[in-house]
Amino acid sequence: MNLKTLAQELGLSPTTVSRALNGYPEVSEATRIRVMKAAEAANYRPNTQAKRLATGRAMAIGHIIPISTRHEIVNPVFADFIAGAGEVYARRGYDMVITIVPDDQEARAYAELRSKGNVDGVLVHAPKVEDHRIAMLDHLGLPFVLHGRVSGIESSYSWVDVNNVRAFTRATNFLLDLGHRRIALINGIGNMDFARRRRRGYEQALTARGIAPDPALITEGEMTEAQGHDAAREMLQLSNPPTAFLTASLLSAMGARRGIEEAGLKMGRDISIVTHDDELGYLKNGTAEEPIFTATRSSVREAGRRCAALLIDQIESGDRTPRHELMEAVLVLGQSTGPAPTA
Amino acid sequence: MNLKTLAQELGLSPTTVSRALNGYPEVSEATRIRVMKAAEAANYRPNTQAKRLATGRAMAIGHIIPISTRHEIVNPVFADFIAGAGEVYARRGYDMVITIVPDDQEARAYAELRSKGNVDGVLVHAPKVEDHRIAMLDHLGLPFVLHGRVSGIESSYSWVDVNNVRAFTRATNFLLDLGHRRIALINGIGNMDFARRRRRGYEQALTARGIAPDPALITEGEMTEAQGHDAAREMLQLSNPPTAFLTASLLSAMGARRGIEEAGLKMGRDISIVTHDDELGYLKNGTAEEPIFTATRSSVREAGRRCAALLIDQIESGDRTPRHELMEAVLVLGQSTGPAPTA
DNA sequence: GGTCAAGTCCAAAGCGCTTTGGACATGGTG
DNA sequence: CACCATGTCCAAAGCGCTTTGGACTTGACC
Repeated sequence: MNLKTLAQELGLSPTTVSRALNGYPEVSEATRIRVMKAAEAANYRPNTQAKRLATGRAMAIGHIIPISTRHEIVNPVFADFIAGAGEVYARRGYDMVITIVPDDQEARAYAELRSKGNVDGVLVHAPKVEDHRIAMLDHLGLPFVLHGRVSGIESSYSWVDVNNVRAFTRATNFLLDLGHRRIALINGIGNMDFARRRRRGYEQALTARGIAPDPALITEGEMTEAQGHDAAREMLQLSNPPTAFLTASLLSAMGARRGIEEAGLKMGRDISIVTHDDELGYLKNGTAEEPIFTATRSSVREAGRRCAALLIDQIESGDRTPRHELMEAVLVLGQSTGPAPTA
Repeated sequence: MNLKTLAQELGLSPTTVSRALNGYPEVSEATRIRVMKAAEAANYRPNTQAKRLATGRAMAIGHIIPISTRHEIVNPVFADFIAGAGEVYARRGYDMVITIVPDDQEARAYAELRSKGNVDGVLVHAPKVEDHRIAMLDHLGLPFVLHGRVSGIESSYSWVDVNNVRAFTRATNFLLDLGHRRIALINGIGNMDFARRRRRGYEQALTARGIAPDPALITEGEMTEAQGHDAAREMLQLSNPPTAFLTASLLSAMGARRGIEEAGLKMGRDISIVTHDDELGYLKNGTAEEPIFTATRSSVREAGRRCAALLIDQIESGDRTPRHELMEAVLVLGQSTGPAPTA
């Protein structure tokens, strides 16, 4: 069933039928209703490709996911972010087009998306400390929104981010207030911008209290359970071990807890943990009423929603002035923190 | 830059340029090279929408992800599966179109995808015990491949699946051989077909050794850390507790381990665990040389690759005869299993 | 030398839609 | 009554590509 035959059946021109269905005013209400009903009855839906070609709008948003050929990690946050963004796309009539690409071909993938015209804009993930993608996308003229920021360049493009500095400053201060002085940071990969910011928040809080950050208490890594475990285990063997851990993800925190318990210590009594919690669907921090870990919490799914909404707004309005959204993490109290043990 | 102007610049007709670029034989090798070079230089790439409209092929595969409005879980396996499928799509020139949809509108979403023509086929996820999607897709005439199977109807459509029955039979036999008699199953959600199959494998193995499955030792749930923990904790408090657990995912296994340790027991010595391991990128079972958990292992990413390849093969060949691929899980030995403690 | 197949190219139609630029009727206004 | 704004519809062009159905040249073959 296509527009032409539908129009024939109705004894109307394709023009009128198209206008009736798309809500243009140049058609009488009576015929509009007649057309709508016939379209419904015939289960007619305009062909996407034809519509796209005619309008010049792809009605699709791209996500490019680089896959490292070396360490094959798929970002665990990805699924939830996608789910959030996808809700918005569906509601607003956009397709979500995901491209998996070897990480050395990422730039090329953006250029192709642009020149082939399959998308109206892209959502950009996981910014690194020095991220060349911004300049590249500006150059391509492809509308985009960044999930996160790149330190140093924050005003020339649109982004949605969590206030990571503030979240980790608060978390650190919270531990300091409980009397902890040896606080360790089990961070994400060092060249990720969000990890850099969290570290900054952590160090600022320490410094403000006159405590010099100890490099022996800072590690970076892939935010897996194993990473959390190994890092905690090693640090607890130091001659001057930490009494508290700050971890970058629930998985790391779970690993750290295991390391703590292996050392014969009890989390929340002997050693405290504050973790960041992205509120992933499959990785809950206990229940809403009873969190296991004290955590800086911010929904990555909500971030996905906001990114998508922002991008579509920009595309549809044609307004290219950058917009920013800074989400604040809440600090929720769980069972993983307590006063520093008195030596 | 479009075909027309490129043709003009070359002093050729659009026909010839199109043919040259698409590898048709009706063009001399000399002009083909000339065209290729000019296209390269002009950074020309044919407009996707136009190509799609002209050829009638969407060059895209759809994935529909239903999101339950009640429990907001995003399948943790999803990201890795997508990554695998996406590799294949990219290699073969297909887009991956993902639609997030409230679960009560899933059928509608498939119908729309079909009538709007945005995809050439779909990959169907997470089959339930009685899954109406197969009949629906057959009726729609939309090519599809199912990741998993639906017990009872296995020959009328294409699927790629792990031999779950066999995997769990082997795991159970392995524990039985170690002397375990009270073996618990911490399974996935009961109406998922894969969970049903795993249970079947488990029960078959027990029965074959003359052990009647004990309903008190079987639970079903969402495969989270908390589920594993709570289930293990409860079962260990039974008057006749299990000496071994079979879990459906690494997260459940991690939770079970926590429950075991909380009970003052040691995994691998007092209580054994065998888990299924989907080899998710962000959830490793220790290292390849030293797995933590004894596990039935099967890469969901590889399953994604195979599903994608199978679907594209079917679409491009036009051959609609169903094809099946059954993947065998390997049983890897970790540190979580040992002989049953002698009472 | 005439015929025919093969090689090389092109004009034009068509994919299914949107959109421009009228055409025609109607009714209100001076 | 002439004029014009308004409402309602349509024909046709166009989006950028593919593909059908030739046209023309060349060289082999009888």
